[in-house]
Amino acid sequence: MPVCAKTIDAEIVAAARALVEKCGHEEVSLAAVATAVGIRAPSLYNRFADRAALLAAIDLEVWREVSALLRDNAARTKKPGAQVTVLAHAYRAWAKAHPRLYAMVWDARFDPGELGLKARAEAVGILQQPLAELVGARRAFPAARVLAPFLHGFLTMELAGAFRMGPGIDEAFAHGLATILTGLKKEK
Amino acid sequence: MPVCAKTIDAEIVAAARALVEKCGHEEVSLAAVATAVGIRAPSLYNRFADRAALLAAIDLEVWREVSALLRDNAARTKKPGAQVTVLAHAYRAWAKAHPRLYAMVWDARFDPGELGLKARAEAVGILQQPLAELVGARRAFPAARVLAPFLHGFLTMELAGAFRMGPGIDEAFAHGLATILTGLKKEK
DNA sequence: ACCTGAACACCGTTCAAGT
DNA sequence: ACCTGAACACCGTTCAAGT
Repeated sequence: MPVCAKTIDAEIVAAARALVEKCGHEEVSLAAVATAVGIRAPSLYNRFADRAALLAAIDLEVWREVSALLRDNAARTKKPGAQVTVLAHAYRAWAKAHPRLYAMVWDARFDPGELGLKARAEAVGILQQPLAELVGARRAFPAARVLAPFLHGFLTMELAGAFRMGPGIDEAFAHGLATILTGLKKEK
Repeated sequence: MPVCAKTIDAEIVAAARALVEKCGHEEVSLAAVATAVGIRAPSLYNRFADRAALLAAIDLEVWREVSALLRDNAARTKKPGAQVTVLAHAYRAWAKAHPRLYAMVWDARFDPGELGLKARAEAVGILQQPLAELVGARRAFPAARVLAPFLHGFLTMELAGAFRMGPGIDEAFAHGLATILTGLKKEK
């Protein structure tokens, strides 16, 4: 089939992503990805160096999507304090809607390349802007380094079922957020 | 070899754990574990239902070890505020000393059984005691649900290299801890 | 009872052979 | 240039055969 190279690249990534969303990245075989786009597994090596490179392409797509989502939500509110809260809830909502993808991009044995690290840093940077208006530009970077770990840690634990015992997960999340914002403001 | 069943169980778990520490749990094959204890892979099925069960045994051992570590460190200081800080630093030190094990026990696609969840909850519970003296018994549980996610999130991000850009990781950790404790106290 | 080799159904990856 | 079947070296797991 005479298909443009770019197109089929995107097709493969999309198919692989869909499989990851359904089964988790560990369960996705190259054979499954290949048949999903109507080719055989060895042909994938014409487009991607190996399995890791294919997963890295998904990873990049995910972080671009998350960054765009955060930007959209940041534009929705004006008040700095409310903005941070809105971003936090949007991030959590995305993770809960795509738990397998979220697990993949934070998998420890998954090495994001230079690009992946930059994409992650950009997402954190978006958090930094409303924080700057809240605690001052100088303190925004350290503040993001408090908030981002909490967000990620809470979500990992939630998705792993660590909060299964004890009620009120939504309340716990809101409470954690409020606690950290209080602490950040008090320190000013 | 006429070895007591309990002993050989422990031997297998120890060998598997050592391999996980060295290579990461994804790289560890049952064949490697078996030859490490002088048997063949199929024989492992006499002791463990499958690969997941063997990994779950390591998981349980790890959480017992972490709980013991936290208990030891809690006993070392009397002041509640200092105790929380000491526990947090001890937890981080353990994770950085055993990065592959830390990644394994928090792997999302790794399902801890009932026992595993209880072991995790116990470790969090040890954090709760010094927090109770700090913010009151009633607020200790929600407080632990703020602190534990931050600790875990920070470590995952640190081990994944997310803080590679920008200096002062130790300072960032101490700052995050201080911020959260400030926020928790202010809310009282 | 416990261990084993052989076998099964899978992997990711390579490559010579096709078009 | 791109795709393919066949092959390679691995997996986890099962099981009949040995002791």
